[in-house]
Amino acid sequence: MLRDYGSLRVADASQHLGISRSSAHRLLQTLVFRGFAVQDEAHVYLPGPSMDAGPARLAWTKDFRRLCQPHLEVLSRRSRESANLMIRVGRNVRFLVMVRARTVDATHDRDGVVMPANEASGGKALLAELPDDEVRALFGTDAASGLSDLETTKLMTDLAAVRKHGFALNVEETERGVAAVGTAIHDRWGTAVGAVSVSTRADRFAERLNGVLLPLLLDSRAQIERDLAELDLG
Amino acid sequence: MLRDYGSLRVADASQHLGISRSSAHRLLQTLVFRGFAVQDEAHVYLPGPSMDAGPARLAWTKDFRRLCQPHLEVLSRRSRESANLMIRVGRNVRFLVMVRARTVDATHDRDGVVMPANEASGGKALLAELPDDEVRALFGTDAASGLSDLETTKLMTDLAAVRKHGFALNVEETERGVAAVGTAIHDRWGTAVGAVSVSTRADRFAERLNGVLLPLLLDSRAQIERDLAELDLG
DNA sequence: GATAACGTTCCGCTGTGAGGAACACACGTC
DNA sequence: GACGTGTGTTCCTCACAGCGGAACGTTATC
Repeated sequence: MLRDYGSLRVADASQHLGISRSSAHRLLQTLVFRGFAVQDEAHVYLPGPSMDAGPARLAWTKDFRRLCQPHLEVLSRRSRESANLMIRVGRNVRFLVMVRARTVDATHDRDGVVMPANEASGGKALLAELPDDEVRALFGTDAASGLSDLETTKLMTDLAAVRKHGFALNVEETERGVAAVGTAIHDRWGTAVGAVSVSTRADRFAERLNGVLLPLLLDSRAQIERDLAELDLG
Repeated sequence: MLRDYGSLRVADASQHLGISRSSAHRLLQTLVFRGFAVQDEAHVYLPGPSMDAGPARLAWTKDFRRLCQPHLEVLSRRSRESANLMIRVGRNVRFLVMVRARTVDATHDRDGVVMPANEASGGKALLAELPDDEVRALFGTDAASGLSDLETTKLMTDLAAVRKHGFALNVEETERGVAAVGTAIHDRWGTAVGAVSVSTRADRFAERLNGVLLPLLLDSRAQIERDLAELDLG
């Protein structure tokens, strides 16, 4: 219904499906958690980023994921934070793996989630690999979901900084209280195929970034790129 | 997983999710039923048409559906067959309403399903509204899921017939033992906004088409178009 | 022809998800 | 301000949907 009607309220869903409002509410909340829905300020449910994402017709993702998984586990253990692997599909990034820091809370549950590429750290790292005009074309105001002028200029300055430093940041852009550093992974020919990122609580992010997180992240990237060059998925 | 990895076997799914093979099998079968997966000849699960379909950012679908629903119910009752309402989104059609003939079996369950537009009767009716070269562009072999040369020529001859007669047929193209007639619905300015179709068992299709189904279908279409012109959703 | 790995079917037990009840909040109306 | 009606949300309990073990069919490998 969300996909076909565009917007939905709890009462609508419960009526059309013939279920109670409490059930409709729970189901819609699950959709929000999984990224298939978002709620606007008036509690109305709208299609979320996961809904935009068609199948990634890229045969190598399965092997890519398997190759990276152990490196992410190492990265997560050493940094004591969460490590993520993602690829870009259009204007979104798709998380192939999420290794959570505390294995207690949600295991490798939420992998597969989709986020706007311009918000996630790894997404920015991947967008920075494209020339400016291509990025503009991607996020152009063609569809309803285009970026505002303000957002586009912010994105472009962000990307310039990423190209300069070699890594991208995300401080509470995707989720309150969560910050992340990400960097692109290249194959043997130098083209970006995906990105790694480390995400952590925003309050301890600044103090740990340069000393701990960044070195570990870049090392991880180097390790992955070495394996990738040897294996030759092509 | 299907979305991110492209293909999947029961054993893979059960392993990655940590569930039994029987559960994985059941879940995948549900995905097939809902159109999110299809199985190839080697039992491997691949992304289905529903996976290609992003949100229809068309605000009027909700009202369109509400406007058409009663007409479909009349059509279904008179013909004693199933009546369907669909819109085209890219190379797919999306069923907004499916009024089943026998109210006993699955009520208005399966609405929302997505099918290739070139196979469904209503889909052909909608494609026939486009000029030939635009259809070719839509189904061009750009992505992996392009049509074969044989399929394209079949489609083009089908569409020529549709333009000549004003309605489209689908005899066991989408589902074994099921046939359907469909026709496009136009707004007051003459542009096609959706399609109605009546589907029935293939064995009794030929004998009922000209005498019963087609008149009822065309009458239904006329009724809907009258309401549509009055209401002015624009 | 033996073994293994796979997809599929069946069925009984149990954990999950449905939904009623109650609450919080935002509106209109008198 | 009290009342009514429409919302979204939380909580708790009981029934039944869905899990998985067992068994079967098929294909591939040795």
